[in-house]
Amino acid sequence: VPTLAAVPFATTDGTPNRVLLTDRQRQDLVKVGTRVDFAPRSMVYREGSPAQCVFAITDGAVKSYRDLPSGKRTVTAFLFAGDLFGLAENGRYVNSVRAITRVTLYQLPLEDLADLLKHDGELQFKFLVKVTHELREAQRRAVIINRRDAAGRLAMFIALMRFRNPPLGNIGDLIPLPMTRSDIGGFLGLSLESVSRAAAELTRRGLVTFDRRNHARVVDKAGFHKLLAAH
Amino acid sequence: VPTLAAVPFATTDGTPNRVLLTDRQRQDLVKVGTRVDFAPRSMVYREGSPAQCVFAITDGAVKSYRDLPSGKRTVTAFLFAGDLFGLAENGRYVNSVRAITRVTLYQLPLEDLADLLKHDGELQFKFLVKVTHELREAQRRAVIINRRDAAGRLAMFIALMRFRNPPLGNIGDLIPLPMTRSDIGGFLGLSLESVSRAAAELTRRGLVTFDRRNHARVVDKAGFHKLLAAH
DNA sequence: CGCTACTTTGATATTTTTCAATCTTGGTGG
DNA sequence: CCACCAAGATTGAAAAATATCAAAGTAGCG
Repeated sequence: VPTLAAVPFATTDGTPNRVLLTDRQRQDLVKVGTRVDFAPRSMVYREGSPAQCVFAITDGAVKSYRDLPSGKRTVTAFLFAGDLFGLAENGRYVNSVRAITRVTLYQLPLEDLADLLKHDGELQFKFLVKVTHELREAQRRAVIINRRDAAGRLAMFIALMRFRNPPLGNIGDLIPLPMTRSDIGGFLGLSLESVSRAAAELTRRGLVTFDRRNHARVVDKAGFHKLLAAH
Repeated sequence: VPTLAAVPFATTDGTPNRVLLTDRQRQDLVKVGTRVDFAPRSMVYREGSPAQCVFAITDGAVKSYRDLPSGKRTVTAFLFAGDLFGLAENGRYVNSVRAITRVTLYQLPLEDLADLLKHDGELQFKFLVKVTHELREAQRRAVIINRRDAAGRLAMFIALMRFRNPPLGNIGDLIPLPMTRSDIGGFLGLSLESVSRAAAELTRRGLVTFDRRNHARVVDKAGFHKLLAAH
């Protein structure tokens, strides 16, 4: 069942981090789209290839990245359930997308989706809200990267993942980090070694522990938030 | 007259970097909005203030930024004619926006605009294309910041400004850089001194000259593009 | 003409990158 | 069930780059 996660433009009561689609809208999307599953590490599409579909994530995580001539890799985003990707530029995808975990996607043919959106102003407005949300998310990343200290950047990254990844509400503050250190480095503008050292520093300072490498747990909340704010 | 600059989703012939609005759509926007002028350096709005309007730039340049507890400043975007800003989060602006040059804006009350968009699917689609364009632009910035070398970053920034800033087509390859070195640093994740040194290095290597500090001119195109690609 | 904001340049300190070697973990197959 | 393998992670030491601090220079504007 496709959903769209986003903070809306206008003020709302409560804490609505999700743009709930109406049943009707969900049905319309299901009618237009196809459900597809991808195994971990499999490519969804490559940068520069002709863009035919937009994708909505139902479950799992993917990374969106770009390879550079030097062999380096920039990770433009980590995307989770409720996220949208594949909005092309001039008929081609601008990033490559690869599954991190097993993912379930709704694959929406661009033309059909465009028709649907143009005829359902309310639905299209929700897409507009969603893309705007992703734009703010990209800006947030830029703020993170402007930090000089690797430990601070990683802390902000962990804080970001705290709210993005799972369907809202982690069990016991355990924050899944399904991506590799190298991916995190590509996202934070750090080498993978620096990410590793930053993780070690957070541990040494007693702020965060890492279980099985792919899960973070904030142990000292006060100290952690102090580090977040020290920017 | 409000316009929206963006590269569309689908393939198109020619080089269409602008989402042309129909006369009718422009009229509708003009009807809903108000034309306002801002002097250089004046604030359009501040981060955290209640968001009532979306803004479309008709002429001039603004910077969107966020101040950090440490006193540092992250510039999230430089925006020019054809750009859109002020899309709020939960009723509040997420960035501060200040005029760099004298700017002319169309100020569109959020509610009225939302109504208009929901009733004109084609117009809303153009807004969707535009916001998507800005998202890609933010990602492009992330790619720039992942470069290690300051000179390379500045070169990529200049290349970016080459296509963004003026109404497409610079006179004699003269690229206006109306923002300060400090602003550029805030955008590139560099100190203002590093920006200054990077500019000096580009000059020393015979790639770029800077006229009156706020204009760049690429003198050695081959060398310049080689530097751009060396990443 | 002088102020103010912005920029340049220099020397030092801090930080990260890089290169290299070793270690860990999860999965595979005998 | 265990040993092995390969991808990913950690740690160390040296090199490279930027940040920082400080002082002097420049340009635009009233």
